[in-house]
Amino acid sequence: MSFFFFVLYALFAVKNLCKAIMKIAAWNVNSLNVRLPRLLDWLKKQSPDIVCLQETKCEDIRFPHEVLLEAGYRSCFYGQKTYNGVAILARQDMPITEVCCGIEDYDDPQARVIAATVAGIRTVCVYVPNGQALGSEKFEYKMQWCRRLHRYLQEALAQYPKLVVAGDFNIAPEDRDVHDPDAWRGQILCSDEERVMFRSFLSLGLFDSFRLFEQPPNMFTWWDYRQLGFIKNRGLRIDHVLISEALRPQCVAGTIDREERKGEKPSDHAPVVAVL
DNA sequence: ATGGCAATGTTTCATTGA
Repeated sequence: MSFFFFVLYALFAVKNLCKAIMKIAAWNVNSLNVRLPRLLDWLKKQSPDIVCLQETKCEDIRFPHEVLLEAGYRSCFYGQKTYNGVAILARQDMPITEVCCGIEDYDDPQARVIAATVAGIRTVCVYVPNGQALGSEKFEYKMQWCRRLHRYLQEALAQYPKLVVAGDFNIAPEDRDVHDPDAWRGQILCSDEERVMFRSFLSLGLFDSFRLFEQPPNMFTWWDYRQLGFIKNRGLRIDHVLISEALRPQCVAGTIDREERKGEKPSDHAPVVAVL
């Protein structure tokens, strides 16, 4: 009898060992056209399973779908000329289904959200508006847009317990996510109003994968191109991979790939990765 | 007090980003 239980246990252990590790990334590429060589290198080097891209600045007819397929990735995309644009890439062995562009019942001319299901995980790729300055028209748009996103995520979570929201949130959630909290206090990306909004996303039952783990201080995802911002590590942590409660037990790491910000023609954002 | 850098298209400057 005990042998029988041993076999059961062994089968269970093997099943756990075989459970695929998933690397899910968010990366604001600041022009997919310019960043394509770096993206292809990065895919080869890091082998992520799902990648949420922001600021592709790429019309759908010009999306490098074929090149990515040759590199081993399927893609779905929602773009426009000059500004914004989002896309989701998935390793070719995983079909991309239930693709949704934009937010239902919200006629937003800016392409900022795309969602798809990959390997049983509902993946929502977001590019939250920048907001420019508190009190500006663009700030109002940011806040209204975030309220719409909140409702969208609430509905999505009800339908898909295994949910990831990844992208450029343009919000540094806490002072420890800012290189100089006093200089940035109350400024765009760091204001209380924006931070309350970010916490309202978390209170839906989402977790900041980066903060599920012990992290070194002064870890950021964006650095200004000007004034040697990256060299001096004068950055902000504004790109995030949020995961739902159902995915939290299997999350084993949350990282920022600072290396990708180095070298020739980097994006001003580094990729953020959650490992599940 | 302002700009600094990078990308885009309205291109040799204005706009936007964060």
